[in-house]
Amino acid sequence: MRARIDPTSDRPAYKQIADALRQAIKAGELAPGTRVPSESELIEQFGVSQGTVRGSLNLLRSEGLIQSFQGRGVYVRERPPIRRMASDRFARRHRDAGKAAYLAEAETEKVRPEVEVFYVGPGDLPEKFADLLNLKAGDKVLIRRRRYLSDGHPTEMATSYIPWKLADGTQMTEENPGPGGIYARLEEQGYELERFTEQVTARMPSPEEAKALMLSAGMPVLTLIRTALTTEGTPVEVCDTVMTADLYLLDYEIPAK
Amino acid sequence: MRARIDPTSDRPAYKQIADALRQAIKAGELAPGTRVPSESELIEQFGVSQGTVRGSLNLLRSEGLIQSFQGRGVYVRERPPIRRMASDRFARRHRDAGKAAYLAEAETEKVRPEVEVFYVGPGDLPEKFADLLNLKAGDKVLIRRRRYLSDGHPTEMATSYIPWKLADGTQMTEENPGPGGIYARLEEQGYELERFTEQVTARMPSPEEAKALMLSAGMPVLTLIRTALTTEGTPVEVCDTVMTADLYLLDYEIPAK
DNA sequence: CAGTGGTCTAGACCACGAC
DNA sequence: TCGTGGTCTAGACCACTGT
Repeated sequence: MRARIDPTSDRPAYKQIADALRQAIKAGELAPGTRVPSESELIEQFGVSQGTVRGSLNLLRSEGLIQSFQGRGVYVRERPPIRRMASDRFARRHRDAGKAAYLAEAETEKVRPEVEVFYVGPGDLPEKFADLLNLKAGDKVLIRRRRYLSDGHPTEMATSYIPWKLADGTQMTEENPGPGGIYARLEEQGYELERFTEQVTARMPSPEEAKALMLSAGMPVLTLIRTALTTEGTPVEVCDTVMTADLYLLDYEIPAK
Repeated sequence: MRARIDPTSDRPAYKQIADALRQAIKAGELAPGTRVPSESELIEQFGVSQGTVRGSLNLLRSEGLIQSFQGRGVYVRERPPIRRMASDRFARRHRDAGKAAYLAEAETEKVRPEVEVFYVGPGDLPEKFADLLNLKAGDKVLIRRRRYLSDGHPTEMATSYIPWKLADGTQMTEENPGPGGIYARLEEQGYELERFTEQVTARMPSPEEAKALMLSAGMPVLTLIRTALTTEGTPVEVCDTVMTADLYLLDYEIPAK
């Protein structure tokens, strides 16, 4: 980290400083969890003003390489352990054990799982899920909104939509849907599940999502919309999930036919 | 957009300005593709200095809501058409038509597909893929590195790794692997494919990736690592793909068993 | 050319955390 | 209390885009 700014270069100073820090991080000179030189040290080393140094740090923050804490300093971001989500985690054979998927998975990873239920009750179906559920926007559905945590850190927010007629009068409308989760309840009601579809993409979080998932600046989210379908091809649930991107690896298996 | 800054609020001015603009965007007052008020207009309207206004715009840019162009102005980001990637796009039944998956899909979406081949030839297997291919880091493999474009816009970078012994002397080592792509060539060699695994996650791009995919600031990438496995369970290819997040929706279908 | 965003300075004050 | 990052100002110059 003895780099200097090349004043003859067209590359702006703040990018040159970011380059130097990025290289030091990739080379391991600045290991994960290590403190990055303070703003005043960088100001002195590179002979620039605070605004310029902040430009560099903003850039690295948006790349997910560093994290800053007021009063403490700037640190190289640590890579947290990754949670693998198997595509068959909702298969019946796992469900029969009587455990909810999240709790069962967390157990094998030795983290303390928690589920916070924000809302369970009737509501209107948002338009974006109407087609998936074969209903109309505004139709009455059971909404189940909850947040998942591992060792106290939020990892995932999920909202389920279930046609009200299927949910009314069952344990699905309660906070705790019972052993095997809502899929077990649906099958008890005679809706035999045949398959799920999942639609995956990623984006930057809204400020509300960033707050709820305690995301530091520059961290994207993975979004997953899962639809549960019966043997008759009827959709019986749509679940909209938003996950901290760096905590999840989604695993899928596809036949080559 | 007549909002003012509340000087009694604890919320910093640049966040208040961002809030006002964000709300105007969500409410449709500032439609996608519309020009956002210029920095000098915002400076005047809110009575702050340029640095403060830039803070607001940086925030919105990192949320993916706006895009700025030097000399032209700041614009509300338009949502591009989404490319759906079916999980069975590499299934044999699609391959038999003799078309590469990307070209066939693009055709149905009425965009002009392009594939740029950056490198095809021997190379060393990177460590991160060694386990997936059942080989050791540094083993000789065929590397195929290319970039996909739709209507001239880069959408995806992909790098394939194939054990050299399987590829040597076949059309796989040439720029154009022939009808049906490398999977067709592998099956001709007697490696009957049974299934693929895909590992999906998302992150912020490296500066090189941002450049290659022409990503504007604040756009994350989806990453997909696909492994092709034969009926004997032998991995014969690993493909590492980096996609512009807002251009792709990955579709998966999962049996409920 | 005028107007736009992009970069940078020098200085100031604040909020927070550790000691 | 001191050092940290967070916010903000007022002003300057540059690079690019459109006319």
